[in-house]
Amino acid sequence: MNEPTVNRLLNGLSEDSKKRIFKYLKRANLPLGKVLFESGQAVSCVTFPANCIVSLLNYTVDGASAEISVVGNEGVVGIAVFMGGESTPNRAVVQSAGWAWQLPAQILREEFNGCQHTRMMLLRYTQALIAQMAQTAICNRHHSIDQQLCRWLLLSLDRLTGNKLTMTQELIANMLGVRREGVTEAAGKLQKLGIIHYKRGHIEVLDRVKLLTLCCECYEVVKHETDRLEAY
Amino acid sequence: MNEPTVNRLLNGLSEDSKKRIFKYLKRANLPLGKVLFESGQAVSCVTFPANCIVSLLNYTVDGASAEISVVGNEGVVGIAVFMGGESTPNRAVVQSAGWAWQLPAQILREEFNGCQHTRMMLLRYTQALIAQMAQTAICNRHHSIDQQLCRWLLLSLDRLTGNKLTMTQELIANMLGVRREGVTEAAGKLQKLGIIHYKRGHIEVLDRVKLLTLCCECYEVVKHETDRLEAY
DNA sequence: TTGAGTATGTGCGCTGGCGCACATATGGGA
DNA sequence: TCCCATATGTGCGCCAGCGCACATACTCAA
Repeated sequence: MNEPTVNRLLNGLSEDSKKRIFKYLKRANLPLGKVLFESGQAVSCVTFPANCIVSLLNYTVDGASAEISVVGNEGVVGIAVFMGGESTPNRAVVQSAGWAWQLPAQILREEFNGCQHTRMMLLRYTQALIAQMAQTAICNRHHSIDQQLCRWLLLSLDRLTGNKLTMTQELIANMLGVRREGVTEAAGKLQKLGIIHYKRGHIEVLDRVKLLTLCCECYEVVKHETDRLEAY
Repeated sequence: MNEPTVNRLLNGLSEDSKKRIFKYLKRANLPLGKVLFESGQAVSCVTFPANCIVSLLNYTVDGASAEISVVGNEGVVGIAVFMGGESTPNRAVVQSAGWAWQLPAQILREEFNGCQHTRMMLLRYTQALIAQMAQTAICNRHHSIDQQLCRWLLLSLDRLTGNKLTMTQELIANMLGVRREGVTEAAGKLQKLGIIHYKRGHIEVLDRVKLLTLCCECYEVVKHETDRLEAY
């Protein structure tokens, strides 16, 4: 599928909006680790993931990091463009390689201001994103690495086709804001239970159901908020 | 001061907006601990704090909590009303008693859709709120209770007149999502250093400058985002 | 085929924060 | 005035996660 509508947010726009916007869309291949924007940097274009996943990360002054939310084909990266802040104090990094549609910030901004339906769609998505951030905050505080790894795997899986992801433990550790060794240990447990198969940067989820039972509720809460977007 | 304009967000609206909205505003006294809305509950009216502080809290299934952001007279409680979600998966609790202006959800929604300037103001505020949530998430992950207590005190202080707050250690612990004993210990250190004076539910901040030096950067980051709201 | 670079496994000792069990202090109401 | 609910202080033992130091194991390119 090579249509802009592979992104569900784009797909949900009115026909009028699509007519105005789609001609400005550019396809972009996004390799693993690509930084879409830096913390504090002005955002010149927004990104609508097709089959890739983008993480929004915050950093402390001494370099520690944590993922505050994750964006797949249900959403858009660069909400600051229409929220009016110009920039955000976080970094957007490609967590799973793939491609996406990109749109000049100005085009989206105009459509946002000019079309109530588009605005509604974007704000509803933003609301879900906020819910995800809030849940991530509490998950950070109260849940174990084991649980958080499960949450992270499930959230990633939902945004991919298939059950395989390309991702080193080192990178997962950065996302969760924990030590790499902690991820090794947690992943080892899951592997021993036959839930995942791990191999040098490639994870295959073998038993999604068991994964769910080991996960904290945070995944369900976030998923519920994301699913609400479909029911419009 | 008894004008709606004590709330800086209301104050920043256009004269036209004020004319349309202000007649619907109702003054409400908000006692400590008052719950403005529950997690998942529809929000029937929005609250513009005057001299009170409202915390947005998330909970885990087993009752553990964490504050994800705090709202004073720079903002509004109930963004779901214009973000389109109807409800949010978090609870809003009065953290510092005082009064606020309340407005029926429908009135704000209409103004949001009908007036671009109002919309811009509300979205810019929401953007700052998002930044605060993101910073809280990473502070939860990486910083000590000592540091977080300093951040919390400073954020509260900025939203109050004077340097005294009425707040038990138990409640602070709920906000930070830590044990009450942990707060006792952290507060004890600050007291010993002569930075605060503690007395059964009343805290007086004696040395704001020293408090800043003990705090993590998270306070400054959040403050910076909030301050940007003034420069319009 | 081999070596270098990268990814993962493992074993320490350390510490912050937890859960629990109390001791004490305080202040408002009967 | 006294009492009791509430707030705070303190001392355990415990453990998840950290920082560090390595020992492998895999993969790709020369």
